Amino acid sequence: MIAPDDLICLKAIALLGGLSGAVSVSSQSLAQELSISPQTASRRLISLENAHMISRTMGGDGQYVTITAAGEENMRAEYAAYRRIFETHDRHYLLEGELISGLGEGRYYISVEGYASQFSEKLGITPYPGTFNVKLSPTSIETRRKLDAMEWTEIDGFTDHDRTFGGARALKCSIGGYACAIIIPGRTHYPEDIIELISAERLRDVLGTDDGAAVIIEVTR
Amino acid sequence: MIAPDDLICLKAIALLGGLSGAVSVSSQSLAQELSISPQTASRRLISLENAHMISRTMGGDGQYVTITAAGEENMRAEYAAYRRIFETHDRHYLLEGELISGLGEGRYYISVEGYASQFSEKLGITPYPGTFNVKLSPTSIETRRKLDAMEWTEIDGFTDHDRTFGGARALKCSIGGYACAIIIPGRTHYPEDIIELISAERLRDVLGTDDGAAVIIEVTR
DNA sequence: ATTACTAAAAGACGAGTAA
DNA sequence: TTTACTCGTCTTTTAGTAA
Repeated sequence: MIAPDDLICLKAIALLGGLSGAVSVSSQSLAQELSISPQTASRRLISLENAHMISRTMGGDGQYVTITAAGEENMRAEYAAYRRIFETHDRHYLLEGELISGLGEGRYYISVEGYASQFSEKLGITPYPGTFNVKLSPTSIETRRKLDAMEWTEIDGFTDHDRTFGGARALKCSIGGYACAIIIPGRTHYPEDIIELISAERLRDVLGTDDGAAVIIEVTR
Repeated sequence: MIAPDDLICLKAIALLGGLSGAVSVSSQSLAQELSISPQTASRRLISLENAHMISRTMGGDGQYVTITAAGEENMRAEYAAYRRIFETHDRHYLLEGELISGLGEGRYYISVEGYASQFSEKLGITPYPGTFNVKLSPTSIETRRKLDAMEWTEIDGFTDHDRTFGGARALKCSIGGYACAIIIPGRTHYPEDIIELISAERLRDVLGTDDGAAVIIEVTR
């Protein structure tokens, strides 16, 4: 295994073009690039050479460095790791929390025709009149924040009988394979550790869960 | 900037799925993964947490770790760097060396009809009867080795007038924008610091170079 | 089993220096 | 200017230990 410090140094050389051919490098230029002292940069180059990751030819004012096949292999392994990270885990999130009771407000809002019709049209879910509330575990709150980067379905606000109903956003997901959707009210500053879900049937019945039960919400795509 | 050691640790967590949600990790499991002591692994986690790269919830037997948005940003930056490395520098090589005189053997072989016709057909180069020999700089020898992974054009061996002519392989390239090709005899153990090139015209004339002159060979694609 | 502290050992760092 | 050595210092590591 290559030391992390050496790896970063090798990466810097690769970025300069060290994979394509000889690259002009000096201890000082490398040092600046990596925010280390020229002495340490020199040591890194020596270390990489000893590990057969690079090949060097010294010149009067600097040196020419090329990344060897072994060095390239290391770089490719890193590249492959990052591709694995972002190509398989990307856009697939798991939120973990526990089922809690809501304030009953959800039930009211979902029954309002102006919302229900949009859920049906835009999400394909004709919602059971009630919400399934999950209190997220502390680490899942971090994951929840990442969901903001996904494509949410806009639920428009409207006015009905002189009452104004605000907009919201929704994100399809599933619990135990059963389709549902996260609903987040538009403007209101909702507590970020609580998630409100809607679904075609009463989720408590479908899943057979009660208050305090552990719940895992899957968001894909 | 994140320390190289922490970065590697963060990468390991990402590989376990830390970007998608909470991941069960213990100092010991991480230690094994990274070939460090559990104490150091513990310190890395603390360090990453202090840098707001991960979020943790402690359990009796281990801990649940999630990579935060800031941590993900760091991972993406790394990923982007590696993509830059392999998507722009991939399959584009520069060999540097100096022009030397050959033994005159090249001139003979190239004149042999069995070879000349293949150069013309397979490479699109009707060669000037003579080779352009380059002695590679030490660092370029490393780059030359990488060329072995590219797609070479096979030049078949044949028999003519009871004489056997061996096969060879060729790789199109250019010098100063002028098209030529590297020729490497098949079986013979050719010195690896010397490259023999053919071209439609006499390269020494086209380039106006003489023995000892620095030459840069570009191999693309 | 865990985490994370303390303290001794190991290792890395950068200033100075020579070539 | 370079590279790379030595040397003193400081950081990091790991073993041991407690919770």
